[in-house]
Amino acid sequence: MIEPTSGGVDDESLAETFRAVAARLRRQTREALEPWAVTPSQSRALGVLARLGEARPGTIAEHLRIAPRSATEVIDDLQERGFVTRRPDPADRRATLVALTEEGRRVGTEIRAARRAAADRFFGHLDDADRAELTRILRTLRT
Amino acid sequence: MIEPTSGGVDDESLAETFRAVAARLRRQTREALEPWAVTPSQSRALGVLARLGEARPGTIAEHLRIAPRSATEVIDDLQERGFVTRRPDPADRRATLVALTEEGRRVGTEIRAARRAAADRFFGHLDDADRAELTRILRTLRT
DNA sequence: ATCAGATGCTGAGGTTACCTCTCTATGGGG
DNA sequence: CCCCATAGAGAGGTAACCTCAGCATCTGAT
Repeated sequence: MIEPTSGGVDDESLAETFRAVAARLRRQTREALEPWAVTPSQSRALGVLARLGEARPGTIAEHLRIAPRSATEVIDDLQERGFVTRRPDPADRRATLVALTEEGRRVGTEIRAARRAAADRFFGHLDDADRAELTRILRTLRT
Repeated sequence: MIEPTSGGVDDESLAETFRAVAARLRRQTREALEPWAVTPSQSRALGVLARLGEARPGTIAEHLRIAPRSATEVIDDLQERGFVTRRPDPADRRATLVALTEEGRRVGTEIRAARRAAADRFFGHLDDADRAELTRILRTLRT
């Protein structure tokens, strides 16, 4: 494992700094999810399903901001682990409806808590004002 | 290609927003580099070499904040394209010294300009104060 | 009613950017 | 001079995406 804080070396540009922070966040998130052996993508999809209830892969893809084909993949993984089920959409026979299983809901809740804790740890170095500033600025960049 | 601004759907947490923005930045950077058919990693390594001059893979890895083995890979790619050369370190026969070729230097300069332009476009929606705020906050998170 | 074109999903296959584990060749301190 | 540390690279793996193609189905215009 690479030392996350092996630092000492710094690069300059805003974009570069952004990448570095994002990478650190990604690593920490992955670690936080280890106890459930769930990937970050999967956890994000669980979150979307918890908010949406039953949803089509295409809708999930939109919420995750990924290509529909990529959502299929994430859903495959979640289904393999028994966290979601697929059933044909009665209203449109091309479509599929994805829903959380009981376990998916349970694990999803646990995972959300863990992710929240990890995020708090990560952004915890910031005071409230800075966190608010950062949120505001990021939202304008999210488009 | 997925619509970068297919938005309309939003997620909430700071961490999630951060991921979304980082992904957008990544995509845009990749696009900006297309004319040279260079990956972001490669361009970052070219940048490091431009700053450091001749350097060992291990040093490059540190600056890129990646594992040494991963640096080897990036250097392999750059060497294949004729942007860098490897030569044994006369001071330590275990080590290798990586240096930019003439073309590597030239292309690296072009690429840096393109990356800067892309970053300006990306962060251009922010006024100077926000850009400064963001930079400051990110630096505290970079560790 | 019908039929062209849009839409929903997934199979197949690819890319980027990392990682760990292991091996070999050296270097350096005691 | 021996043992351990270090430098780099081979082998093999993973996550998270992507595109392109293909099939089933829906829908709106004629």
